[in-house]
Amino acid sequence: MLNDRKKKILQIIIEDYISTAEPVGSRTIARKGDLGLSPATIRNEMSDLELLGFLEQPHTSAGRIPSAQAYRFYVDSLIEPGLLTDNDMALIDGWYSERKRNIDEIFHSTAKILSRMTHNVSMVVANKSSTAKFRYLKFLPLDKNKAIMCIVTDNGSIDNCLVKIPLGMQHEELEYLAGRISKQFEGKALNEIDEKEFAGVYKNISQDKTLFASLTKAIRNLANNNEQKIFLGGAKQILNQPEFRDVERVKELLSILEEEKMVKDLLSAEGDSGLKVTIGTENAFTGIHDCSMVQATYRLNGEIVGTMAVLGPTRMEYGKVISVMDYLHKYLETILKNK
Amino acid sequence: MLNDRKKKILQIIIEDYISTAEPVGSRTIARKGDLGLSPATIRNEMSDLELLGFLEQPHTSAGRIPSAQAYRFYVDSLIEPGLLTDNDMALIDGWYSERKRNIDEIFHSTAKILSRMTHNVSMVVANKSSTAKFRYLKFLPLDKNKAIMCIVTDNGSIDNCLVKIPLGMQHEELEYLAGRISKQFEGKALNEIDEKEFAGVYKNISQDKTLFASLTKAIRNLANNNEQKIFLGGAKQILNQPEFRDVERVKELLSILEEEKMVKDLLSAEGDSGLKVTIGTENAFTGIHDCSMVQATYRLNGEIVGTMAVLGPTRMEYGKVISVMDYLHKYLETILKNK
DNA sequence: TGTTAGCACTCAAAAACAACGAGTGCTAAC
DNA sequence: GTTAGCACTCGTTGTTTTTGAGTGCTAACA
Repeated sequence: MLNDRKKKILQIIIEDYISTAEPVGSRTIARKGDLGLSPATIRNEMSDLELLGFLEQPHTSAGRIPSAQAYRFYVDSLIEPGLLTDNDMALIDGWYSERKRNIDEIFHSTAKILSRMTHNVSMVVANKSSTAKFRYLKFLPLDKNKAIMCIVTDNGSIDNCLVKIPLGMQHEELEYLAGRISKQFEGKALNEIDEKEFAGVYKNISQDKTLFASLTKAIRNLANNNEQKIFLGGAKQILNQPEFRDVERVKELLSILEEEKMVKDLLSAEGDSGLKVTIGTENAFTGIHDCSMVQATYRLNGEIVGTMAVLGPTRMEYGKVISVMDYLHKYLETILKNK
Repeated sequence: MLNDRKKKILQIIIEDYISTAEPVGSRTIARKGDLGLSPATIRNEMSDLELLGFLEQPHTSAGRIPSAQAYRFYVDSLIEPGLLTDNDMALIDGWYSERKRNIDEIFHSTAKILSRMTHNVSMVVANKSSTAKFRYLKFLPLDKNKAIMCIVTDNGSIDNCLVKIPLGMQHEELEYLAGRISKQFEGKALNEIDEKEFAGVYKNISQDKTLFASLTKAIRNLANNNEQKIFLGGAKQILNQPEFRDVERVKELLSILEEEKMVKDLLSAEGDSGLKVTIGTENAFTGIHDCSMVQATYRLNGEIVGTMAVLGPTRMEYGKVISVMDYLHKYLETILKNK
C-alpha cells in the first residue's frame, strides 16, 4: 500500500509530532531523517500522504500532523516493540517491592506508576465479585448488636460490611448460620446468587426476618454494586500535555473520569487478551474523541481480574505506553498469582 | 473597630466579589446595597477600608477586592449562620440513604457530596488505626498455604492482609495463635504496639520465625502505613472557578492533592472540635496561599475518627460551605454512631 | 460636618494594524 | 525522478489605538 519511503516519512512525522506536538514541516524531516532527500521531494510525498488520508494540515502555512488513520497504521504496522530501559524496569520493580501489602494497594500503586511512567491518565478497574466465587462467609462479632460480615472469595480477596444482630442472638447461632450459608453458596459467582437461592437459604435456616433481610441486602450489595473498584492515577500528568492547556478540555475529560459508570463502560473488558488500542473516534465517548487509550486486561487462572488502561491525547507515545503496559501486565499477573 | 456603615459596605463588597469574582466598584455598591448613599460617599469609605487593610486594588482603574484580612473578619464576625435550604438538606439525606453500606463508602460519598454542593475540592481523611484500638485478630483460611489475617478494631472497622502459612501448620494452631495475639494486644492502639511487645508475644508463642516475621510486618503495616485513608472529591468542580482558569494553577493544586502525605499534613486534625477556617497564607503550603480551607473533625465517643475539608479559592462561599459542612458533620456522626 | 455632583486622570483590556516567517505549491531546470 | 527558486498563505507576535470602568479630588450643598 505505501512504499518504503512513504512509510519512513510517515513514521518520522508521527514520531516528531508525538514528541514536539508541533506540526511537522518538510525541512524538519529532511534534517532529521537522513533520507538524503531535499525538502521539495519530501513535500511531494507529504502531499501524497495527505491525499491518502494519513496527514492533515491545520492551515496552509503550517506543517502537517498525523491523522487518526496514521496513528492506527503506526500502531498496527510501523511501531517496533521497543523494550523498556533497564532503568524503567528497575523503577517498576522497586515500586512494587514496597507496595504489595494487599490487593487494593497493588491496584492503586499500579495506577500511580502507570501514569507516572506514561505521563498520562491511568485507570485500573478491578473486577471483584463478578468473576470471584463465593468461598465462605464468616461473622466477626463486635458487640452484642453488631458484627462484621466477611465474605471470602476464591481470589483471596475479602469483602466486609456491618450487620446488626437481632437482640439476644448468640454467637453460636451466628456461626451456625454462617456455616449454612457458606455451604449453600460455596463456589457460586457472587453475581449469580439470585432471589431464588436466597429464598432457599431462608426457608432452610433463618427464623429472624430482619437479620435475614440485612444479610440478603449486604450480600446483594457486595455482589452488585461493589463489583468493580476503580483506581485512577495522575490527573496531574495530563495537564502537562499541550492539548490540555485549555481548562475546558480538562473539564471534559475529568467529567468522564469522575463518573465511575463511564470509566467502567470505557473499559468494559473485551474478551480477547493482550493489548488493545483505541484511537480518536474509536473511543466510546465524544468527550475523548481526540484521545487514545491503551488497555490491557489481566487474568488469573484464565479469569479476567481487571483491566488497566492509559488515556491520553492521540498524540501519545504509543511505543513507550505499550511496553510499559506490557511489562506491568505480566508483572502484575505474577504478583497476583503469588498472593 | 469598624462602624456599622463600614461593616455593611465591606460585607457587600465581599459577597459581591464572592459571587462574581470581579473587583467591586462604588457604583455597584450604591446600586445593590440600598444604603441610600452616593457612589462618592462610598468611595470615601472604601478608601478608608483600604487604608485599614481590608481592601485591595488590583490596579487604579479597577474596583476593589477583599484582602485576606477581610475574609478573616467576614468569617469571624460578619457572616450569619445561614441555614441550608430544605432542598439541600433533602439532597444530602437522599444521597446517604443509598450510600452507607460500609465505612469506606460513607467517606467516599461524603467527599463527593461535599464537593458537589460547595463547588470546590473536598477531602475526607479517615483516621484508622492511629486512634483505633486493637480488638482481636482472626485468620480466615484460604488454602493450605495462605490465609487472610483480619484485624478487628473497636471502631468497627476491619483491616486485612494476606499471610503465608508455614508448610504443615494446622488451622487449629493458627486459631490458637490468633487467640494469644488477640489477648496480648487487646485494647492497645495499633500504633502503640512496639517492638518490645512483639518480642513478648514471640517469646510466648511462636516457634515459626517466618510466620511470625510476616505477622509482625503485616500488623506494622496496618498500623503505620494504612493508618489514614484519603478520599478526594470533585477536582472537576474547581475548574469552574475563574481563579483556576490557568492550567499552571491547577497543576500546583493537584500536586498537593495527589501527594497523600501533603493532604494528611494539611488536615492534621487540630485538637479542638468544631469548624476551622484557614484563609490564604494561613495555609501550610505555598501552593495554596491563595486558597482557603474549611475543615471539621468528627468524632465518635470523643475519639477523632477523621477530618473533612473543603478547599477552594479564598473567594469562597464561606456561608454555604460552613453550613453544608455543619450539616454533614452532625449527619455523619449520627450515621457512624448507628453503625 | 457629612454628602454629593462634576471632572480630570489612570490603566487594563480589547481592538486594530503591521511585520515576520515557517511552510506550502508550482514551475522549470538538472 | 529530484531539486532549486520563488510567489503566496496565514498564523503568530508585537505595537499602537481606542475604549470604558473606576478612582481621587475639588467645590458646592444641606
